[in-house]
Amino acid sequence: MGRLANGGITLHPELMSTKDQIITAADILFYAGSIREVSVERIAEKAGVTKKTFYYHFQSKDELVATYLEARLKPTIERYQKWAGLEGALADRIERMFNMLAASAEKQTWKGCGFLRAAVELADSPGHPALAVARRHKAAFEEWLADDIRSAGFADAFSLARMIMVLLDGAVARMLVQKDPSYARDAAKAARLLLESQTARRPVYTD
Amino acid sequence: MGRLANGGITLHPELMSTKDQIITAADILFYAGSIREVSVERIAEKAGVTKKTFYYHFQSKDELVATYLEARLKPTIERYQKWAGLEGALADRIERMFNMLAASAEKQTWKGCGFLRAAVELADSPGHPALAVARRHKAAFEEWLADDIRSAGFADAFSLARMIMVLLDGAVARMLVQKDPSYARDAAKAARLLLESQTARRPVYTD
DNA sequence: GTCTATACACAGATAGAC
DNA sequence: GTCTATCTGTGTATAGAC
Repeated sequence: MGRLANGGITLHPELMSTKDQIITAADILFYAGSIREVSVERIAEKAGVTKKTFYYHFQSKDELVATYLEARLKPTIERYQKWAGLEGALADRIERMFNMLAASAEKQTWKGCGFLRAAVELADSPGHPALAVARRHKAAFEEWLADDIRSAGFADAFSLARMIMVLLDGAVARMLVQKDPSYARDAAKAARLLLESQTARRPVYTD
Repeated sequence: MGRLANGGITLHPELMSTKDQIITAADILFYAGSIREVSVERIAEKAGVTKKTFYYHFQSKDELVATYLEARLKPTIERYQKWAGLEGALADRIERMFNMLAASAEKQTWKGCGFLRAAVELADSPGHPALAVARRHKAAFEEWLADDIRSAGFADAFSLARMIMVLLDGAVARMLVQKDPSYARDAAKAARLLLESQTARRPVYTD
């Protein structure tokens, strides 16, 4: 199996604790490569510490993997929320989110969803702590979508949120396999059609 | 990282060539576990041969991985075709396919799509021969869907096929992460809504 | 074509000094 | 809290006999 060269990205030790430096290094290497392929040694090296220091801060590689995903939770959901924005009708906002995803996937550095990739890579270790983090992330994401859809006055927000989650993860999966970002545009179209298929109830302003 | 115990499934050496025994063993272990986690040693052991014999038949593990996916191509697409069946309207056939996928995902042994998982696991090795096989499989699948949709008289079969592919891979991804087979039912519902959103042209019988 | 034995690199994790 | 040095297991792949 192939080996990845060190990306050579420099961190900023003066701004971070040793532990955060390790997490940042792990984030870069795990996302650019893969969890199993990147060794503790390489992470420690990139963080500018030794393995001994690494094992002072983390009990095991598995713990680091879970921490790595944990650190991605908030930034990831906030990125999608920013993509959707607050302007316009729900269908437009969802479409914008998918189109921004497509644009993001066009970048060389795009390697799919870290949570989905972790879940796949660790599919053979059902008890791995990182799997719980991935599930939690996706559940929170779906909840955000459902709240948003409900606020826009749609009747079956729960079901619509689940369908849009399927489209999101599906778009990521298709783009990852086929290396073709346009699948996110198909997903955007599908999301719009699904939203339009529901009767949008206007929110009731009681005042 | 954890280790999987040997599944203990017995093969049928009398019915297969040595090479096929190795491929069958690899199929079982790679799908139940993961590509990177399963060693050549374990595959050889399960196939009842030594490592030397393995390397007589395959140049490398990478070659075996590609061959393993290659062997899954035909059975996989035929399974989905069987699920869809030939009876009923297109929307019913597509819905049946998704519902059968949900039923399949309920089984303990279900671990997602071997092609998608391979693509994710090998995302850090862009030149890996198995990635080309995965792309080829998904492209062939999409083509089958498009042909089927076109035959049913739908105008934009190309676009519909792409959207349904997104729903398929999305359902698999959601089920894999959340361990909740009901996402395939959401995908089924979405597929039906998308098909209904298009004006279904009746096929023209010229005789 | 299949075997036993082994080369060689690298993984995760630890020992003990400072 | 961080270092150098090392233990132990396992990985892919190969040598040479039969």
